[in-house]
Amino acid sequence: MRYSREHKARNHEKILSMAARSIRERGGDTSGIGTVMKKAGLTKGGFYRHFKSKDDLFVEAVARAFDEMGTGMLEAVKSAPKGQALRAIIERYLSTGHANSPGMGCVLAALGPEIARKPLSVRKRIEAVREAYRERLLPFVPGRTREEKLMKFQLLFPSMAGVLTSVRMTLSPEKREQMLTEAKGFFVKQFAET
Amino acid sequence: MRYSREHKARNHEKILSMAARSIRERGGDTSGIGTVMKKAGLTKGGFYRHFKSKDDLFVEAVARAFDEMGTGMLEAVKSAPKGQALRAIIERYLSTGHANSPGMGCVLAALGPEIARKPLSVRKRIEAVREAYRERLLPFVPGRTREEKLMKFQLLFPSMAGVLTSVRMTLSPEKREQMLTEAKGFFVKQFAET
DNA sequence: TGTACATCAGTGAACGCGCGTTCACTGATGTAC
DNA sequence: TGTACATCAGTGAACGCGCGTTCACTGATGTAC
Repeated sequence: MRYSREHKARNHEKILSMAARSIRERGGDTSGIGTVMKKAGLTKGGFYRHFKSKDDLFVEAVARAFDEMGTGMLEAVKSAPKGQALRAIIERYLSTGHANSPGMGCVLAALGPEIARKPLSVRKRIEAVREAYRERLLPFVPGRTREEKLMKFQLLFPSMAGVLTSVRMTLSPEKREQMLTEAKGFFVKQFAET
Repeated sequence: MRYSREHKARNHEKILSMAARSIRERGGDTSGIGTVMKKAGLTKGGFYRHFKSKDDLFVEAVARAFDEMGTGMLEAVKSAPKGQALRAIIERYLSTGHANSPGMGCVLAALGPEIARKPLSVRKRIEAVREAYRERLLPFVPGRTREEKLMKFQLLFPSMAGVLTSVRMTLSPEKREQMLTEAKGFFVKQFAET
């Protein structure tokens, strides 16, 4: 039977947020439509009333993930003392919590290589989304000009993503902690101190 | 019919090197046994005379990839002027060639997140392989003690991998180049200058 | 405001496809004597 | 050194399975008058 617009919007929302988590936890290929729909409380047949294809869901879910991630970073900024915004961002990014929760974390660290392999049309859409994410955080990156901020952003965030990925590959919790601490010290010193 | 030991060893070799390239180019899930075997000039039925399972091939191929990668880095060291070993490594790692050839490049940048999601048994074997790789390059990392070198290694290489992944996600060749140049400058300054 | 009809969100079954894996078979290679 | 036999690398077909996608169907919602 037919359902109301709000009902549909609610389900769309559910599918998207489940997918945003699932692709980051399992990877795009391993995260199936059936599983995501089931987690959203629906059957997989209904999927195509919401998305054109699996690739389409992938892009939308990545967009959602970037959005959640940006919001999380801005939260860190809000609860930081004056002038300590970037420091707070770095410390949150390189936290144990983030390392242990890929499903709620950075897209680059969870899906970077996979995105790089996607067809051009997908990569284009994701690049746009990534730029929007960057714009939200750019104000907190030091630099006299926009170009200078961009350069630093492009260095800092991908570098942290690489470290986070490396931490996630590491089995020993002690080593993970040590890597995170060391990296936090380094990036704060290089980017967040005057 | 049965084939000689050398014949088998040659084929094993072929499968492994094709797989090492294929997983880095397409990702482990997208790189099928059938395709790899065909590229090695064999049919997929014969696969199980060489490897226990697909996961087993994955680990062996990752090991091979780390090995190739280490050898490449040592080549860069050899053709570098005295005292410029790490600089040469950084410049080779962050080269356009490396960015454009994931199939022949860094495992972390091509498969990091995917490896982090693998079952424990797989991750254990890969961690050992990764440590062997690290040992080959550690001598060229500055630091008074081994611990100091380790810390720096764990910061430098994952960071570069993150930047490389980010570059591979970027569409515009000009931006890619700019990101690589900027990163080279930064990492050389931070790690390879006295 | 009420009525008639079109729309379409969601279900459940089915589709084709490619995947990892298994298996019977082949005949040259390797081994035991 | 030669012979008899077991081994096993590789083939090609088949298997079950899960996937993304399609489709006929239902009936409440939305729309046109």
